[in-house]
Amino acid sequence: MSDSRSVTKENKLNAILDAATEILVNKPTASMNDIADYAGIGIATLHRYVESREQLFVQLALRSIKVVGEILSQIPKDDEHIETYIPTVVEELIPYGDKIYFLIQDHQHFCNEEILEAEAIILEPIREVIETLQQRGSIRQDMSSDWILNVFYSILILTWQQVQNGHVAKRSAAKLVIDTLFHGVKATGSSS
Amino acid sequence: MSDSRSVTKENKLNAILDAATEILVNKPTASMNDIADYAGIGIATLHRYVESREQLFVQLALRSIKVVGEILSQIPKDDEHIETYIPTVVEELIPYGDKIYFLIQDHQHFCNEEILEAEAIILEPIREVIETLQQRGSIRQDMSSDWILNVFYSILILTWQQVQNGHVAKRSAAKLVIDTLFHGVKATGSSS
DNA sequence: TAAAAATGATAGATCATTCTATCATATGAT
DNA sequence: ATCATATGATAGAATGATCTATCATTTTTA
Repeated sequence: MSDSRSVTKENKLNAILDAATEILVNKPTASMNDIADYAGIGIATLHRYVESREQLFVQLALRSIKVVGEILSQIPKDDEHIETYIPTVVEELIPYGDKIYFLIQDHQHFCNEEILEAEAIILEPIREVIETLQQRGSIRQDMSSDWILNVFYSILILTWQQVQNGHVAKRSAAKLVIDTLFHGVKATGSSS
Repeated sequence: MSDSRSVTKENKLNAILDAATEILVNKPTASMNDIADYAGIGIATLHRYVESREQLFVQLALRSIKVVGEILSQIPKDDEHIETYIPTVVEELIPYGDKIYFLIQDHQHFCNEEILEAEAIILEPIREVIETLQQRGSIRQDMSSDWILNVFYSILILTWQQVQNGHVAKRSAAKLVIDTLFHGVKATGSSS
């Protein structure tokens, strides 16, 4: 009883968060009223599910981070798969761009400690793989793993944005990210 | 008389815009009062120089864009220099990061048409150079010039940010941008 | 069906911010 | 010294947003 009730409550909360995500993608300045309207509920009900605007954003961020974390945890990192780890990460993450990228868009709302820490935790395994690949010699060692991670992240976000805009096709996005990140834009065989 | 007066007025306006830039870098949510305080003037005077908050941001953006435009216009684009054009652009632009990069930070305030258009105008010559280099065969032709321009821009912004954070040394920043953009992060000589 | 819980609409308290108005003071030119 | 102009401090109007409280209505549960 209290179980089934809390389950449906959680479902409804998720529906609200979904709606909030959707409208915030298109209108980052959407007010609580806008969000409630878009979710098809009253403002009062919105506040029954969400303590405050700030908490709403924290929940949105943490939920996105959780999704990413779950995706990442399912990608094998053992020796056999490590060379394809990053391409696989991109391939798996691209489809979720519309639900994630807007979170990073505005620095305004997402400088919360809780969020930044969670983000760092998410990115850490990727950084470790980068370091391993550096030691293996398949990624350059004359750049810090932090830098490479940041470049990777930047290109990924750019790609999400471009897919959103319709400037890049979703199915070619992953390849583009990896190709750009690994090989750069210089023509092959040309001298510097 | 009216000349010298308007000159000093313009100087004062510039000083105010400088102060606004500085505080907004550290605190993107700074209120008009914060900005006036930081500039060492009263809020009333601030409004005597600036019509509204929105106009302040427009002026900040247009001024930054103007600075960038002037820098770019002094970099030669002829055949002789075209291969070094992009490196030179980076080299020249890096020092101005602290005055520019925060403008792109928050999409919130800078989706103004006037600003986006001006930004596009600034970037256009760079895109043209990219296209020329593609035709010359020194930049890959299997990626659109738009994509390459966006990657370039993203990495540049990332670098400004990293310099700001102290994670990247200012003097090595330009080289890092170019190296990453052109060659990617894959170790040289390794097979895919 | 009857009780309990959830919802929506509304009004409004609270708060922050932008911008204006006013006036006393300071600065600067002649 | 005098007059015009610029400035700062302050108060406050106007606006917009968040969040709460209330109550009638709907939905769910037993």
